[in-house]
Amino acid sequence: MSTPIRVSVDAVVFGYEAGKLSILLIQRKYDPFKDQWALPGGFVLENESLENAVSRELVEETGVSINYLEQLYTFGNPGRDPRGHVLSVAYFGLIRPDAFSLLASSDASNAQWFEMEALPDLAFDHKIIIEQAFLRLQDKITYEPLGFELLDTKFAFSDLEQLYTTILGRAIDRRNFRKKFIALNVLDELDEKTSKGSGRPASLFQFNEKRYKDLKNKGIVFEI
Amino acid sequence: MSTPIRVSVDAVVFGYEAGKLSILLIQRKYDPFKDQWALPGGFVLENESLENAVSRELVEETGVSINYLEQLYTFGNPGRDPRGHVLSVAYFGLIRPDAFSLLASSDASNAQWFEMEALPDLAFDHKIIIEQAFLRLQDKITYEPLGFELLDTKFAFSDLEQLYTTILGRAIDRRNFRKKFIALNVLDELDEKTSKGSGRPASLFQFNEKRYKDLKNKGIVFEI
DNA sequence: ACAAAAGTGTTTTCTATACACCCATGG
DNA sequence: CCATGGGTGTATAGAAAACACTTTTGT
Repeated sequence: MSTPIRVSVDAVVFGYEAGKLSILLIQRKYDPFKDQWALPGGFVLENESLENAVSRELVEETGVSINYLEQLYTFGNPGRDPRGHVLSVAYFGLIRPDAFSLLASSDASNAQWFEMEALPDLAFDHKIIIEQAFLRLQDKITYEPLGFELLDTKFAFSDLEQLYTTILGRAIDRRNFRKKFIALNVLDELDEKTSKGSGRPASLFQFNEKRYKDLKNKGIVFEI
Repeated sequence: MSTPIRVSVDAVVFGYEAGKLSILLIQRKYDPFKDQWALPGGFVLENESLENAVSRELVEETGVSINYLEQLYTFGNPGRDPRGHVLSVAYFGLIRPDAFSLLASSDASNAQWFEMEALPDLAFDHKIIIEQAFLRLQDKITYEPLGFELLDTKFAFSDLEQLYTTILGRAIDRRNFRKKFIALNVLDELDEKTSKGSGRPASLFQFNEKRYKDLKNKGIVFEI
């Protein structure tokens, strides 16, 4: 009954910087799809958990280490990999691109951020995987205050607002947005302000993880 | 790079009858977990799609044929199967228990419906899989008019209401519930009434699949 | 006539949305 | 004093929730 199906994992890692949403890709060094860009990932080792496999591959191939990767979907169509029947369990995660420096281009690895609007051709069915991950991100950000994963620890409200605008692809009313987030009570206003830049300095805020977890445990939901 | 991980699929099939939510289980004929109850499922064949595998196993083991099975989650912890590293892609589906007669108990198979509140001990991590599937069902039923999959073609409003009450585990205001569903405009009232039973006869309704699909395509959502 | 379930409207409360002006700073 | 972005409140509309009596049938 044993099947020679191979199991791989792939990671869709989103980053955000300067108003742009990006995805972390690696350039394949070997066939199939030699030299093409692809999602970081690889085969799961025997007796290795899926979560471990995806974190491990991500570190090996890109140098990026993420604690939270969420399972997205399992792609199992025969034919999605020219080498044979290879199943891929896809994960998605969020990170601040400047939190890690990518592995330098080498014989083994070449990792790079690509803006969502300027993705290269992708190996396998990775374009479809990314599309699904993006839909999940859009959906998820409306009912869970992610986005803190994508911003600096201290951020201005306008940063948060622009992040939402970018991901959702539509304008947001500044006043209502702020009201909702403040009502959620998971942001702590700091005594600091932004300094550089023109215009009035903005108060900096910080995400209060503890209060968010409490909220989540009580089953309280929000929606932007 | 190839791994000897084996890939299986499991199906969590919910049924509903006489106010009770049930799950379709099979009794294992061989080790491991011989004689214990488990979810229908089995190994994916080489070059077989996951969807095909899960439908096929379901028919083989229970006689039940479902057109719509939705991918739930992939369970891949090493140790979840005593035979070695076996990954399971879990699916969930809905059906009217009386739409199929289960395969008779035989040497190869023994399928049976179990009420959710009276599940037996389960093989592998199947209890956890069922819990996740149930949460998904509860979530899903609030924003998609499933439930038609679980009811007879013709049903009274009180049937629909009781289904929701059962799955959500809480009371529902009859008037508001009816208002919302009627506003959705996916139910056709028939010229028929229930006959047997005490009390005033109820009008029978039918789900209008076409109008629901139109709604869905337009991106219109509802929430009970 | 009574028991049992079906059917029905209105009021209130809350939440979402729309909308425009003043404030603080740097140059 | 002007340009730039930050910060704030209110009014309206729509949706959700709360709530109880009448109708139809079988016995």
